[in-house]
Amino acid sequence: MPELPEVETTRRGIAPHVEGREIGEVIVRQSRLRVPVPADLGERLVGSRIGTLARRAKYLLLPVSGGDAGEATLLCHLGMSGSLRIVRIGELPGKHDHLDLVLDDGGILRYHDPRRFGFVDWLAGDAERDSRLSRLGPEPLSEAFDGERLYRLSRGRRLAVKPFLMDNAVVVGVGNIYASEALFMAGIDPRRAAGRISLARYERLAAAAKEVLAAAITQGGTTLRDFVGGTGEPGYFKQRLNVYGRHGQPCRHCGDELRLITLGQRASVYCPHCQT
DNA sequence: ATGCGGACCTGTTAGC
DNA sequence: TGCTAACAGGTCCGCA
Repeated sequence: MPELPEVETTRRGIAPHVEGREIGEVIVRQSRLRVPVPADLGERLVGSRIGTLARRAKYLLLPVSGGDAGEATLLCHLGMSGSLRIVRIGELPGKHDHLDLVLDDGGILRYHDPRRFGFVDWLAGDAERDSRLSRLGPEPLSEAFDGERLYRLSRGRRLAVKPFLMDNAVVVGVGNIYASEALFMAGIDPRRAAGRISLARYERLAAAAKEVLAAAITQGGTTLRDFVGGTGEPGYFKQRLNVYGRHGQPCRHCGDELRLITLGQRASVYCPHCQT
């Protein structure tokens, strides 16, 4: 399940193989993704050249220029089961390999997504003006995200702190896993009303979110080669998780049993002793 | 404005 | 053992 660290890992993994390449052919096998693949994607892309890959939140942006459409951006989201990898031309597509960008050096950028929660969309002109990007909060690893921001935006809000932290207008890229882990690291009960948490605690929470995301990106680097080589699933960050997916098991700090609740329709695991 | 619930999709897991 | 139901996840939309 791609969270921000895996999207960043994907960007770093595919960038050297696609940047500067010209798109020779576009093959769409399944256009019914969460956002339908534009019917004329191939016409627009063939003959254009890929620029420098960027990531914003969990979106990947592939700038393209030349060809029929001038300057534009491919906006890609991996949803929860999507992946992008580089394969050699001639490698047969498997089930759920929905889209190929055939490059001019014999490589193919192949989009795979069993649950089809992701998408590949076309943005003409300035990508930043797209509504999916324009309302996003700051990147979690940027200086713009800190405890003071969490404190300021949460005043007066009764929403539980966990869904508050997962709100993309507050900070992007903190999904269920990392929100759970950051709250554990900061010792904050995920059910606590966001508006009733002190600045000092929010500073700990922001620091924890940065730490867990940065560590996972480093870990993602380990799976990078597997990923680009195009084989299996990443081993991911699982062995480092303290609470996510560990309900019923003992807290690594105090030994108490980790508890599972639902918050904002999301499974939330926390330690009733360490998180208050 | 805020917060909540539903929809999207299908492979995997839990439960009968 | 075989089946079905629940679950997982991010984002957007609609309603109170």
